Amino acid sequence: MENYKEDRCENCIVRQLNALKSLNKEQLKRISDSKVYKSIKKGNFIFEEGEKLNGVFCVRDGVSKLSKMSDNGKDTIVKIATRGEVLGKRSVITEEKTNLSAVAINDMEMCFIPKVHLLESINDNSQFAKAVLLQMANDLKFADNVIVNIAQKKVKQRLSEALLYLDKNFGTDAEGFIAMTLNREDIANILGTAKETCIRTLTSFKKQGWIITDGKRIKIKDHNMLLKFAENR
Amino acid sequence: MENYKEDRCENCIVRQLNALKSLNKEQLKRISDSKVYKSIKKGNFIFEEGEKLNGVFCVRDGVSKLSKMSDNGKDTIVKIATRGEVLGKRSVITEEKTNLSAVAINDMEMCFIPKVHLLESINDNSQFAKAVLLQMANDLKFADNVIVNIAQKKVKQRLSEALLYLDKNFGTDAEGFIAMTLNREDIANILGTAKETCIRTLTSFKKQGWIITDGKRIKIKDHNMLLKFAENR
DNA sequence: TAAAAAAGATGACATTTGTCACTCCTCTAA
DNA sequence: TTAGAGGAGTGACAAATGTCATCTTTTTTA
Repeated sequence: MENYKEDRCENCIVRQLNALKSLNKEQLKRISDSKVYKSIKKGNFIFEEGEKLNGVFCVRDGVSKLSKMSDNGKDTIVKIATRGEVLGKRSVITEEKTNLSAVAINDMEMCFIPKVHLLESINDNSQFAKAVLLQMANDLKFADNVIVNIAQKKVKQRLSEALLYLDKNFGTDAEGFIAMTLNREDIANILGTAKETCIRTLTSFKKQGWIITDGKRIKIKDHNMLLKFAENR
Repeated sequence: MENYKEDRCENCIVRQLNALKSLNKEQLKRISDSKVYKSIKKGNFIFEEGEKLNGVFCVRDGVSKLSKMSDNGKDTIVKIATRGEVLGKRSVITEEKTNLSAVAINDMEMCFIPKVHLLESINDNSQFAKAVLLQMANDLKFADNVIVNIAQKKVKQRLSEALLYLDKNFGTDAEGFIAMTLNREDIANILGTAKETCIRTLTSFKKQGWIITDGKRIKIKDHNMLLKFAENR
């Protein structure tokens, strides 16, 4: 694993993945000077719903789930955030408490960027503001699509879609299993269903020969079948 | 009804409700010169999913539903947009095709603003960019909350919530009925459920004495009971 | 203003999903 | 190495929601 602690934003590749690439040299320097390296272990909160954030977290390594707890004690995962994502930007921009919690799914390496510098850069640099705007617009589109999926599709369809998503976005390991391994409860929380329902649906996929599992790991055997499921009905 | 056709943006109150209030004089003048008044009758599309927009629509009067059709032939309403909302901004900013359709729920009066002027203003005026960003951030928060609600709450709870929302945001008529009258199918599409389920739930609310209906119109009799439902479980 | 169309309402039943209780397996820490 | 914890998996059943058919009421239009 690389050692991030000493890096400067100026040299950071992760920056290219997000709005920070639109900063000018001074702004970047200011942010680089003020940023704080943070490492968060698997399972720990990066921030918790209702917290007031003093800055954002630029993810350099690891994966986080953005979720919200309901009265019934169940979490819903709204988004999986990975390398390059800037966590907390929504609430920093609106200067509200966070609407979601962020939890590390595996060990994470991040840079904390104090909000003054972020807001300053938004105010001074409309290119940067626009870049942030674009990211937010994409998040919004994604969220709208999740709404429609949960509202109209069956668990079987949503699971197909989720597996294909994970497969496509995180790739596979040497044996062809989806590299991003989530536990069954997390998968259920992405689908917005109960853990048991999720497990049963996975089992039915296995029996049909569309997927193979090995512990937590899942391998897609028949992409087309899942695709058919995810799209059609 | 007021006559909007002759109005200048400079004098338009609606502007105060959205990001356009952050424009400077020149920018406002440019937009005002180029804007086109549009009137859309109840039931008609303002734009349709997948369409490429050449600009945005600033709503001056009337209400629109933003929705998306699924493979099963059902619409999901993602948002109700009213006076002051700027429709189409997401897809104009990302320069993508629209992700949602916008349909007039009642007769609408709007101003069409060509996208050049909007994008120009975002690029030149970071205050404006920030204002747009703030709106988008709020939309995102709202959407995330919808996801969690649909994923975890029962129809009964979601209906309670929706009725309280409509009551609060659109007020009531002289007799105390919710001013925003939607048909049962639209309500169902907001909840992400079937029309029949929606009707049955309304009927059960009626039987409990929590609401009264008169045709499409709905009057909340017991706000507290609905609130209890919406929040608790 | 009558006829036609659309929307509201309800019953009967099928399907999907949730809940609870339990077993089995795997990993970790003593 | 072994006990215990937590996650995976399953059965049985309950609850919620969807579907289809039908009837009534309201709204629209000729």
